[in-house]
Order: sequence, then C-alpha cells, then structure tokens
Amino acid sequence: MAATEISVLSEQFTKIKELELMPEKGLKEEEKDGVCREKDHRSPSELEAERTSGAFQDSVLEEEVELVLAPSEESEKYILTLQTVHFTSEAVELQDMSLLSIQQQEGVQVVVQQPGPGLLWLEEGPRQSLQQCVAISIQQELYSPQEMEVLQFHALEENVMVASEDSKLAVSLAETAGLIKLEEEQEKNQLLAERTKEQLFFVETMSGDERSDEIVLTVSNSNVEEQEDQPTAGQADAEKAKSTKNQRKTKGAKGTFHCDVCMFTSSRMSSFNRHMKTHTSEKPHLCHLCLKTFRTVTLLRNHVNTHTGTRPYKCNDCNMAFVTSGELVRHRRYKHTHEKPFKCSMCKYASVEASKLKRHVRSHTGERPFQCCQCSYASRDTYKLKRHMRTHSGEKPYECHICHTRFTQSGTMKIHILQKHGENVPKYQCPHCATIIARKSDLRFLGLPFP
DNA sequence: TCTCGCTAGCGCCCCCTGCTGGA
DNA sequence: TCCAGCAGGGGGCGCTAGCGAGA
Repeated sequence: MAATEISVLSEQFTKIKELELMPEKGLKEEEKDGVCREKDHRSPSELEAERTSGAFQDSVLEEEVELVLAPSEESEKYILTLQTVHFTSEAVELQDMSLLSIQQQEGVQVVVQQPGPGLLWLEEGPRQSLQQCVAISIQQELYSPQEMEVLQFHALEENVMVASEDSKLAVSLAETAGLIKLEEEQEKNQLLAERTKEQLFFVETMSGDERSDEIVLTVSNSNVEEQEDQPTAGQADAEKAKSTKNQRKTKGAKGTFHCDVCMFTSSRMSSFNRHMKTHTSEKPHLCHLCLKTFRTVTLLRNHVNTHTGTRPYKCNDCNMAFVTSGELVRHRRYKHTHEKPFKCSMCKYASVEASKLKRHVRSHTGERPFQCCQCSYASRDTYKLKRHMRTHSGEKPYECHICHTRFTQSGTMKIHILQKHGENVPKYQCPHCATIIARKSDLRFLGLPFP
C-alpha cells in the first residue's frame, strides 16, 4: 500500500512536464556492454555537491532566492521552495486546499485528516523570515490523474505568482489560468507568524520517465546540514563510531583492517571506513519525496528512481527496464539466458535466486519458519503465511468483474470466471470427449486419468 | 573519495496445482 | 457433481544493503 501511495504521489504530484519547463534538457543514453543506460548531464556527486555546497547556499541567499521555472540555459538547476510530502491521518483538516502549520522535525511533516497524497508548498520569504506554506489536497476519486495534474500545477502556479508579489520571488510557469483560489494571505500569516526559523529548500530537477517527457523536482532541505550539526540519535551513533573507530579497528600484519564489531576484514582503509558506517544508524541522504534516509547517494538515487519511474537499465532482448543493474541481470536470467546458478543438492531443482533455492530446500527439510499467531499453521515462506491469514481475517481481495463474487485467491477467481462465465481461453480439453475444463485435476471428474 | 557493478536478501504478487468439503 | 476454500511449489519482479574494484 505504501508503495502504491508513493507511486501515486510521484505520478500525480511531483512530475512536471519536461517539455514545458526544460525542453532542451534531456538524458543521454549510452550503450555499453549490451546494456542501455540513461545518464544525466551531471554526476550524482555533482548533484550532491551542489545540493550541499555552502557556495550554493550563499548564492541563494545573496540573490534573494529567485525562483525560475521557465526554460533557460542558465536554469540547469531550479531553485524552488517546493516540497512534496506524505500526509498522515491526524489533526488538521484540509478541504481541497487550505493552509496549515508545519511541524518541523527532521524534515517537513504535515498532518491532515484525510489521508492521501498532497503537495506542500513551502515559500521562503526573505523579508518576512517566516515560512508560508500551502497544502493542496485534491480528492483523487473526483479527478482523473490528468485533471489532478492540471489542478495542482495551476494551483502551484497561482500560489507562486501570489508569493512572488510579496517576496520578490519570480516564477514563470505555463501560461494557464489558475483554477483554485487561495486562502487569504492574512490567514496564512496568522497561522505561520510564529515560525521565524529561516529555511532553504533546494530543488533538483530529475528526469522522470523518458516516454512521458517528465521531470521530477526533488527538494533538498538545508536543515539536513543543520541537523548534522545537532546530534541526533543517529548522529550520536556516528560520533560514537568515529570516536571508537580506532579502538574497533585493528590492522593486521599484511595491512588488513579488521572490524571488531563483526567479522569484516578489508585490505583497504576506505572500504573499512565505509563498512564501519554500517554499524551506525547514520543515513545522511534524505529522500524528500518520502522522507526516507539512506547511507549513500547511490542508494538514494536508486530509491528516487523508484519514485520517478526512471529505469536506466534496459534489456536488449525485450522492452523491460530496471532501476538497478542487478535487477536487469536477474531478469535476463529468468527470461533470456535461463542461467540458474543455485542448484539443489537433493534434487534437480535449480534457481535463479538463492532465496528461491532456500525456499525450495524447505520442501525437502519440512522446515516451516513462519508460524501463524492464531492457529497451528506454519508456512515455508512469508507470503503463504500472509495468504493464510486471510482465512482468519475473512479478507477476500479478488473480485470477479462480472458477478462481483469475491475470492481469497486470484487463482480461485480465475477458475470461477472460466467455469461460471466462460471467459478466457480454456486450458484443458479432454482428448476423448473434447470437454473443456479449468484444471487438469478436473479430468478425474470425467473419469479419465490425468498426469 | 566516489561510483559502478555485483551479490545477497527480503518482500510481494502471481500462477499452477492438488486436495478437501459443503451445497 | 460442482465449486469455492485453502495450501504447496515455484516464477518473476521491487527494492535495499553491503562490498570489491576501478576511475
């Protein structure tokens, strides 16, 4: 469900048509080792450096935070006080669009009564030294995704225009009329007048799905750096790790670094230092689409790609594409090379994945590690247990689209559709009487042997 | 120092199948 | 006999974490 929400969020609230904003900005596609890769002009390190560099912050401050979204050769990076957030189901009620206060704790948290994705717009007011924010909560069921995109985009445009009158923030968006009225500026100030802490939000443009010509704005918060200055639980751990690093590591005679926390060894200091970070909760790289944090830029980039739908690794043998190279390799093994490196020692079974072999081996050993908390049933894998739990909850997630009968399993529903409604191509046919059946085992009902 | 490629692992969902029991 | 419930085995993909090696 969370993944679905994220998907909706990214699809409907964080994408802005690239052609409208950055027609000249595209992705270079490289082909190497039989793998197509799309690459941004800037490296992730450059992005990260730009995001966190003091020079960048200084320039923003000195130039009074100019927001420019129009296509421009200079506008490789757009600076915009925009942040997309998750709405949780508490407190402040929003009716379509309203103003709300922000609880600033490790990023931006917004609370609304009605769960669902929304768009929070944070405006940096240099003269007022306060934040102005506008939350847009559009009921998805009332609008199509396209309509919602237009709604939010127009609302954003109008908000930015209003804001720029007061705070000299210039935003140029598409020439379309706003559709949603804002609440009065006065109310906005009343709600947020007590907020005096200045914050900067950096927006990075990231290319979304190339087929849809979209970009995604990823917002960075200067508070990230501020937070680093203030010891948090994770920071404390990191500091502890740093302070105890010399105690934890021991260098062997052959220049090998040994981790005293685990069995890890490495001949390289850099690898060792990187490893030591795994013993802390330090995750300095924040995804501003879901507020999840990561240890490395690479992990963050991969994660953001899951929001944006960016899949740089394309299969040459089909039209599938993936976020990581590992996914592509695995896909190729499943679909094209049929390489199955993981072989069962007790039978001829072989698998593409180690986890599948592990699951398979349980059918030999009888191991059932996943115990139902409500009965004696135990499963060999997690999903089976989850499926089993439906027998306790009565959940029937699958609905026949014809008669609306609900089923606990998709397979049961498909058989129902075939047997009751005759849809889909029948799978089995009696070789003698040509009777159509849904399952091979149903042959026995015809008095015929089945394999 | 950073990034890429790779592996490992967990989770989710699906399909196909077989057995069972109630209508 | 029909049909839905339920479980077993397995395929395929989504995503994160960690590490070696090279730029």
